[in-house]
Amino acid sequence: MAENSFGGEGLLYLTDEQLRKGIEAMFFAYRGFTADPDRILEGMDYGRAHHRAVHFINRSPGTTVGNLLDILGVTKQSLNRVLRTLFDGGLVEARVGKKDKRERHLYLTEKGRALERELSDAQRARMRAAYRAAGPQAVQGFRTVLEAMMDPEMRRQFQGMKDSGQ
Amino acid sequence: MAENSFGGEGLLYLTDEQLRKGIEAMFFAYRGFTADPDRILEGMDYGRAHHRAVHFINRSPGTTVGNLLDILGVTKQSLNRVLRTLFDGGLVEARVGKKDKRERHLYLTEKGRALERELSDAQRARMRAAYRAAGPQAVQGFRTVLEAMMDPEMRRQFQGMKDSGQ
DNA sequence: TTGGAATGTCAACAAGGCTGACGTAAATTA
DNA sequence: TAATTTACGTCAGCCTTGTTGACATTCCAA
Repeated sequence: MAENSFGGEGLLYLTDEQLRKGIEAMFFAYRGFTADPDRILEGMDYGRAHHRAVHFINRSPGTTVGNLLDILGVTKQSLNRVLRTLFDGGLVEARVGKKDKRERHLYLTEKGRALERELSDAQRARMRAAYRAAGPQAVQGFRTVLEAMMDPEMRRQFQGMKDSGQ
Repeated sequence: MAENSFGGEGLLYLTDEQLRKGIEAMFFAYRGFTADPDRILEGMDYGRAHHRAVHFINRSPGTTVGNLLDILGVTKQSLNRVLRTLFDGGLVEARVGKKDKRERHLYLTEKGRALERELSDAQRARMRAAYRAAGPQAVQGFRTVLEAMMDPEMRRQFQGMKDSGQ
């Protein structure tokens, strides 16, 4: 797909300067990406880490603590602190596994779903606006590049979650 | 550009499900984006915050502390802690402004440039690989969507820096 | 029955954000 | 000229979210 000679338009997009622009675009865009949920969360007893946990529990109800550890890429101690406050706040509940009783399956409560909705509505609104402004072609490219930027393991995680959860 | 009816291919890319995929792609890709510099920095006395400062000083030599505050979006206390260690480590130097003596203009030393090069080489390598794999069309779309995702102020910052620095 | 897996937890620490308060020099303005 | 504002630095303390290390429990599986 990336045919070309050189000179004309060629590999212009691979110059150091263009790559630097891409790097900075990532930096600034990520700020926007997290800005709305952060705003909603400030003042609440939760933060970005809780948002992430709630997000992935919502998208894969019944997921286990171990699964979540793999996806979030943090230590169990760190995740545990987050989960504990979510339990205490009544946003998440854990059910002992039927098959394997060592596992804890995680579910959002109604309250948890409400917060998740609030956060993801805000985040989706920004994403939707960006998608709409950019158009379907651009969106396709956006997704392609992001996927190519992931670590292979993360890419597998991501692709594995393609359609539904679990 | 974003013409369409509905049904066929239509606005598929604006469904909540597609938007959620975009959100998760952002999340996982950003991890990859920061992974290489983070790896290089671990063990050194510097972290991600130092990387950011060094990056923007490199791209705009002579930039002032105030400029950097705007771009990085942190408090002066936070930035100051970072700059102090960069001064101490001999990576950055500050020169009193010629016109306005209240301002400090920031420059990388040779040592600072060396670290910057090491970090940005790694980050660019990943970006280059992703760009190459995705192709120029996709790269165009990637940049378009990212730009649309920024806060307006940040977008101005970003576009203002389009070509050179300062 | 025994080793390893899945989970929880205590303690201590580090990075990198934040607020508030205060100080100083230099520019600007009344 | 005097007062105010700007640009910057700094001290102190706090919060969130990440880390390591150590240890306990429960349960699956060979």
